[in-house]
Amino acid sequence: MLDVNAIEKRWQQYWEKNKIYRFDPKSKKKIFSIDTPPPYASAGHLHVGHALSYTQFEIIARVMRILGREVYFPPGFDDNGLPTEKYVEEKLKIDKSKIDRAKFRKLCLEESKKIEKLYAEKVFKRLGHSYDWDLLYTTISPEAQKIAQIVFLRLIKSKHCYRKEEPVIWCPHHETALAQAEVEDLKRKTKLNYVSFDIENKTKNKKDKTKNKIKIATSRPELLSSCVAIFVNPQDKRYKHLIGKKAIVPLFNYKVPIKQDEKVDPEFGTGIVMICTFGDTGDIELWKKYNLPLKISINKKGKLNNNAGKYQGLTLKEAKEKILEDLKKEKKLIKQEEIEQTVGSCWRCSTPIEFIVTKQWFIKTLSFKKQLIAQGRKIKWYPGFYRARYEDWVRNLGWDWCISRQRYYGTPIPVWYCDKCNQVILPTEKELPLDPIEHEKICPKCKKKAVPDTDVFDTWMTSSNTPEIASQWLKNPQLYKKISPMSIRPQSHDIIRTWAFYTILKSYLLFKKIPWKEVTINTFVLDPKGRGMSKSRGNAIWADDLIEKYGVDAFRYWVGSASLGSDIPFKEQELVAGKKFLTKIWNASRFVFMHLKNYKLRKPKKLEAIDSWILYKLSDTLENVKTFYEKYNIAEARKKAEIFFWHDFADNYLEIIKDRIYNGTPRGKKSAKYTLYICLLSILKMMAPITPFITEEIYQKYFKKSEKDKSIHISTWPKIDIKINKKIEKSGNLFIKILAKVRKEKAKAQKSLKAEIILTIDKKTQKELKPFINDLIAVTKAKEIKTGKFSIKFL
RNA sequence: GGGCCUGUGGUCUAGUGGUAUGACGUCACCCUUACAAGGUGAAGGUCGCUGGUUCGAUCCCAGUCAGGCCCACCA
Repeated sequence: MLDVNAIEKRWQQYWEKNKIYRFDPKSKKKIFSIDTPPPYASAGHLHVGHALSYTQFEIIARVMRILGREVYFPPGFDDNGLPTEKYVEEKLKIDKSKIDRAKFRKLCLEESKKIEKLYAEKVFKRLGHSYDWDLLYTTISPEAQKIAQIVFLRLIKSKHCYRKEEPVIWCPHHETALAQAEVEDLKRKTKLNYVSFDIENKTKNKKDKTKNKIKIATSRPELLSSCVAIFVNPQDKRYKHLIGKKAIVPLFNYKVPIKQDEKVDPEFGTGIVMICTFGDTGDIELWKKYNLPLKISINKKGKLNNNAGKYQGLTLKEAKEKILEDLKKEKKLIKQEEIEQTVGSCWRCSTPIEFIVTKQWFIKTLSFKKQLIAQGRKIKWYPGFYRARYEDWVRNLGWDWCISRQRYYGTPIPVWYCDKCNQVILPTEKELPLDPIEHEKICPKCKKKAVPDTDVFDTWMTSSNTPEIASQWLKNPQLYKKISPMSIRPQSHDIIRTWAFYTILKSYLLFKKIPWKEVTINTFVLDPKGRGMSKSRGNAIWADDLIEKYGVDAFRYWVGSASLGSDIPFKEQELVAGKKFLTKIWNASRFVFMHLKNYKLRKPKKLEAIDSWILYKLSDTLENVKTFYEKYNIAEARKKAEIFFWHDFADNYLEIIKDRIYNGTPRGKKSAKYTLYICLLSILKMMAPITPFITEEIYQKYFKKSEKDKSIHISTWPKIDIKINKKIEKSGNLFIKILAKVRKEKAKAQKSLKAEIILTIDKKTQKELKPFINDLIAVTKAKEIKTGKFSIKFL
């Protein structure tokens, strides 16, 4: 019987031991290189979505290999980010802020190595992934850090990277700057507070006291002490008289100017807005435009500072409550209304972001929008519409890319600053990789010890170099030259704005070229009801269990049904179908080799008609499957291969030749044997990328003796040595139709398919079916064939 | 508010200017010397809705509804 587990183990070991998937740089074949997404190796269960997307491009790797490319497929791990930090802290029960950076990084390196090894075994190898493990890379490795730092230095040199004091997006929880791409929407309910401001130089008209006050609606009263101006819309007749006057900020009692700008929406709130430094991006915009003063009230921890007077030290939340309370006391809070609000928040901790002015490093993006869009158009996207998403993102960019992070762990920013003259001191490329904390630098001008930068890079700063890291840009420039630009970048759509974008950006700024020729966007798995899977929803499905239950090949068979870039609801039924397929191909192979014991492949001089017919079909199928595979349409390729195997080959062909293979003439047997051998081997090769274990098992068990390749997975795509005879093809199809008709009649009569009959068919059909007449008699159990209108009679 | 994607028998899906593919499920029959985890058949769809182009549209165009995703706004 078919023991899937034993098969999986056996061949995984065999592949590894014999380095079946090793990349040969000397090969003359065309190279197909993959910019693998390096996963973060987690200790937990394997999510089906993750298992699917990684297996999806792994199938592509196998497809390209069997279609004759030299495949460059390096495995990688992303261990350069926050998750690693957190994992190590939790596992070793340490606090990273209380231990020095070098030591902490060493621990991270050690721990990630361990967990990655486990992950490689448990996930990649288990799923039958065909990486070349000699090419393994990790993003925390010295090599990857060196690349990130060199790129940084070169971008400074080319003036694409700069340091500036600017309002930046800030996460008060993580206490670090963030990039625009790290901000996510957070919908929440909040109160819009209507606050009364007094106007300076009150009119003496006692009848119209209302003119002495204005109402401002704000959702952020805690920033009152940062208010630097008040704006109204110039078209707004209600407030024309206010422009140029000054208002007094309640509780803090200082004056701010009232100005006008088109950006103010007269419909929102009261139509009057206060500008604080900084409540949102709109504040920043007007602050810049009108050169307003800077009055920061928030510190890096998200607490109020001394600008906030007596509210100093309070958290934003506490301050909001206290200030509202005080406003109420002074009768300055007129009303409150609940509104639905969307605020930017940190993608990791969902803390609403703030804007803080700090010195940070940036890489230019805004001045290259046009070029970046042009680069995106040189790349082929699968599916094509995802290019639009990339372009949308580029067009809407509002900030240069802030690459410095105030974190403990990551690739250090290799610079020093002179306290005295403010000069930035850079290392030479030869010194890299380095952590400036561990090195002393003297300011060349002041001869004073310079201060090391303690920040690290945004993790995307390293990840966006995967094409360089994976293809050994520094270590092996010749190899890099051969491989770059890489063939494909497989990735998910949610990181188009980060991983894809930053990689394209870097490649452009550094080399003025595209990093890869194609991007494939993987399928996204939903739960059976079509909702996204997540731990919090409790509807996550783990691949481990499924593999245990159905086997890897069955799982991969399901992966093979997914089309790039679309969503797929998970249905366990699909795995049942996969398992059925495995059983079927196993049994079919057993049957074939019952009759091919000690068979040596030799093409007979003349093939029986039905043998030719199935070989035509096969040849056609191979062509179709290849075409779909080349377009990464795995699902359609699988379907075509399967229809051939299941219906043409197993249901029809095998049934038709059974009689001949058991009772036929030696010549007839030879013809059948040849055909069986070619068909089965081709079927295995067509399916090998999707179900690598079962196909290898059958190949090794039956075909290895007579085939030269060490593994089916490094064999060549079949070529059918046959000239297509249209007439035979056509009458073969007719034969199958007649056969179906006979079967239908038998089913209708509730008779066994073995039931013997007298078959009546018309003269013309008889004539056309002449080459197949013996087969027809055998397969339909016709004891006699009469001439006339189609009918069957049971004996 | 802008952009993108999707909408096909109970479920999932292919597809094309000429009323539709396959799988799962359902039903009937057949234990056929590889396979009952099989085979042979059957039933089941006005291809989201409304208009238009066309001799003819599921496929092209416009609008509309529903679902999903991305982005912007968010005082």
